[in-house]
Amino acid sequence: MFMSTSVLLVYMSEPDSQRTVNATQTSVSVLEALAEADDTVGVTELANRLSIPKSTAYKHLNTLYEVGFVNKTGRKYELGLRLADLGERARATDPLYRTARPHIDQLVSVTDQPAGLVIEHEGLAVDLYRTTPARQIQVQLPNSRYLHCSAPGKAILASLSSERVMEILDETGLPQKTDRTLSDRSALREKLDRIDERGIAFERGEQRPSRRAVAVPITQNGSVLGAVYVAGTSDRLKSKRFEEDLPGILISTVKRFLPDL
Amino acid sequence: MFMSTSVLLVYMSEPDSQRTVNATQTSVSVLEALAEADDTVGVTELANRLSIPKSTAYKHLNTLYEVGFVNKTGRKYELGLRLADLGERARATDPLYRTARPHIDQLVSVTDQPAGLVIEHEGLAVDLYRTTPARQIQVQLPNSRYLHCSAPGKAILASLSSERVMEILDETGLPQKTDRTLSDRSALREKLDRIDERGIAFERGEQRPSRRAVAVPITQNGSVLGAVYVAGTSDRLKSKRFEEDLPGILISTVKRFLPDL
DNA sequence: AACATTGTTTATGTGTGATGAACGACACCA
DNA sequence: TGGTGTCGTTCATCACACATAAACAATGTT
Repeated sequence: MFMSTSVLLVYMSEPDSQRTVNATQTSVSVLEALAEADDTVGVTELANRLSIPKSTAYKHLNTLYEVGFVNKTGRKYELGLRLADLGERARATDPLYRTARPHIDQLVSVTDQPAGLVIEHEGLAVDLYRTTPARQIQVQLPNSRYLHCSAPGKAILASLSSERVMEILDETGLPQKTDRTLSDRSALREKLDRIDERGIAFERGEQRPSRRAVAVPITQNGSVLGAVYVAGTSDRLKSKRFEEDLPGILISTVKRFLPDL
Repeated sequence: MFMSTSVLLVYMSEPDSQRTVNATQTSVSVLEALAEADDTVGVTELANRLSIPKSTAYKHLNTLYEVGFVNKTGRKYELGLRLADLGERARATDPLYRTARPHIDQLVSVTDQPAGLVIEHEGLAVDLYRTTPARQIQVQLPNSRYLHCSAPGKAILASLSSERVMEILDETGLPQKTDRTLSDRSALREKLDRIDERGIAFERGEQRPSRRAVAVPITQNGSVLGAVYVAGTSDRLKSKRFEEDLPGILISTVKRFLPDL
């Protein structure tokens, strides 16, 4: 007849609360929420998304604002440019970024399409580098962080062991971003096997309705380091160009810089 | 007879300790310390630099590691690649970055030298974008965050009001990075005036002995948005090329994209 | 002008971050 | 092999600062 009125908050899933700073984690989750948002967000909206009190959200946003990690225009927040600085420094020494980057730039000028480099971190995608053709006007929307619904994500998943893939899916789940998203595990597994055979992953409106992409994994003696992709709208990426030309270009691009790693 | 035995901790210098999260601030300062370090650092070393206990440094590093904000190789830490992801997203919508970037890329291919885009935030430099020639082998060392000792920093300072410059110098000081660093205010002020006249700032070993750079401010109806720079070693950047050619190229580059802002 | 919705501030207790000291893991050298 | 120094990790403790709800102010909306 009870369990009283209060809910039993079981924080026990994270046993090492002794070795981590909780406040920092929530600040980071604030940043992540801002990163996922396609637009600027206010205090209340962000608090709702994270299921934390308004006052908490406010305090963290304010703190992050003062250090330049978030930007405030009026009463709306977005990621701050200090992060771009830190990001530049972070990848400056990364060997994969350093060798792959010029080839990705070349890829962009050859295909006249946005392209980028993605790696995996704890089951989620990390955009290491992204770029667009110079005259591209529209804003390039960021990749979803879920691996199962993007071309580079699937390319990476396909190069991992089945066990690791299951682990990742257990952790992250398979959110259905669009009606084309593969949210069934066995269907995904089958796709991944085909990707692994060909060495090419396609994305057809699986994370955004009108977006398409092609990606190839970067593998070095058995393990996958990341994936290179070319993206675009479905009206520009179709038929032979999408199915054959871009895959060929991508494969040869990766083949070209792989020895340098 | 009282105020008891305890010390009155006067945190009052930061009056808004009610509106900010202390733990987040220290986590951020950990990131900043890692950013400033030219190499990977261990727990003890970082604790010393920040004058905080080892155990505190450990806990923050561990927290930041678990969220991918720092990287751990053995027992050494450095900035993590998640920051590159967030940085990409942060600047993706920034108008200055979006318009300036292709021109900076072109600048690199024309000059065959590293180049970048810097903005100012709370009196310190923020590297919004940096890039190097494709075949460049050596790692590009990051700019100092202090404005007074770098070409882009001085270009920005020169475009600010004297009062604002004084404010900044009061906050940040004028650390002497090398023996050529201008650490005297009046000498700096004089330099800034000359920079403002010509619209060009030079850097001759003021933040690193062998480094040189040229920078021009990006100004729009009176206010400065940032600065574009070209950098290199003193043996490659000298005489006419350094004194005249690069300045000319930089000025025309900025002039070219300024109307687009 | 009444209302709804947002951001900001305040007051409170309790969890937790900061801390120093103890512990363990290594490396180096005698 | 044992000794010494240095490092990272864990532990125990306590003040206090984070998280929270609720009140307040500032918006925007009807």
